[in-house]
Amino acid sequence: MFILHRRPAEPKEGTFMSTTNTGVPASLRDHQLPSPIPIGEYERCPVTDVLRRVSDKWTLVLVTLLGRHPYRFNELHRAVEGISQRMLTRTLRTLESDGLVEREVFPTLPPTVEYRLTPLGVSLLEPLSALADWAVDHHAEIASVRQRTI
Amino acid sequence: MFILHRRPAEPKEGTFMSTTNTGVPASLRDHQLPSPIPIGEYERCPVTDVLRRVSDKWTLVLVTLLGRHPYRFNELHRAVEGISQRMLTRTLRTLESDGLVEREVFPTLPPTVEYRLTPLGVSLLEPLSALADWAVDHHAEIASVRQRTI
DNA sequence: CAGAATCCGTGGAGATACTG
DNA sequence: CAGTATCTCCACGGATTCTG
Repeated sequence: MFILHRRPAEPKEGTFMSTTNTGVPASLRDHQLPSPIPIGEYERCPVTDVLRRVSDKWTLVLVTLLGRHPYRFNELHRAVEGISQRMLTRTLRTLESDGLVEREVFPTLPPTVEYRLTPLGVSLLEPLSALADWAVDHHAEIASVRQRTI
Repeated sequence: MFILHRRPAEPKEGTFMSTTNTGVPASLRDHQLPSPIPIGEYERCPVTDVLRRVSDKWTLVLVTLLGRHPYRFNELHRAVEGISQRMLTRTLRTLESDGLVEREVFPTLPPTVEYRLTPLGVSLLEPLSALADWAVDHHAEIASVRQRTI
């Protein structure tokens, strides 16, 4: 349905990582090209869209923190060391306009603003965990490969 | 262990989305702040690291395509309409140096180069699918919220 | 065919100062 | 406390040209 959504077939032993390399590229032996991806469809692919939203510098840290409990603005500012006020505001506003975070203002003096995940935001924690698990499981391997190829 | 890896506790009904709002922010009622995140530790968090690698403009499209079968350079160039040669090369090189993609050169004339996922790259397809499923399931909701708040 | 090299525009992001 | 307003810098990424 969507470009990045069709789960690719599990590689069968002996075909994907072929050991019987005869010097001919696999793509020449098995020459069935998928039709080119129309640019318009790529732009509208929700997976790409969501991925790009979620993957800026601060979004995931904030979503993860807010997954623990609600935070006030300056609590987040202190918790996420290194983030600027500007980026904290911007990221929270984006999350809010995407419906992942809600913002509640309490009429106190000085003002108190609280941020929390919406149910939609909570639902995102699940797939993020899967990716987080993968990262934790494989980051050592990635690091070693990276070092070897420098 | 890592900042973005501890799966947050499942929200209990009536506590997370409290309906008995007495005008006092939840973070003032339940005031147990996690210790601030040291900047050094944040930088080294593998989850953040991996997310940032994976989330540039072309990586996911390429990983997904290569999940189907191996591709030659210009096959990818045609398949991913809109990508420049420069970015295709750069993205593939990064994927290679991270151990997610391997590059094989065949001594033909003109040269033939084939790209395929490594086992590590294949293992990434799984968690990506989870995120893709989430995106497909919720992108309409996000879009409607987004429109409402513009 | 599979790139390398170069130039260049744009937006993501930090730093700083100010305010209701 | 919770922001807004500016200025600035640089990395991302596109276009073009050239080559073994």
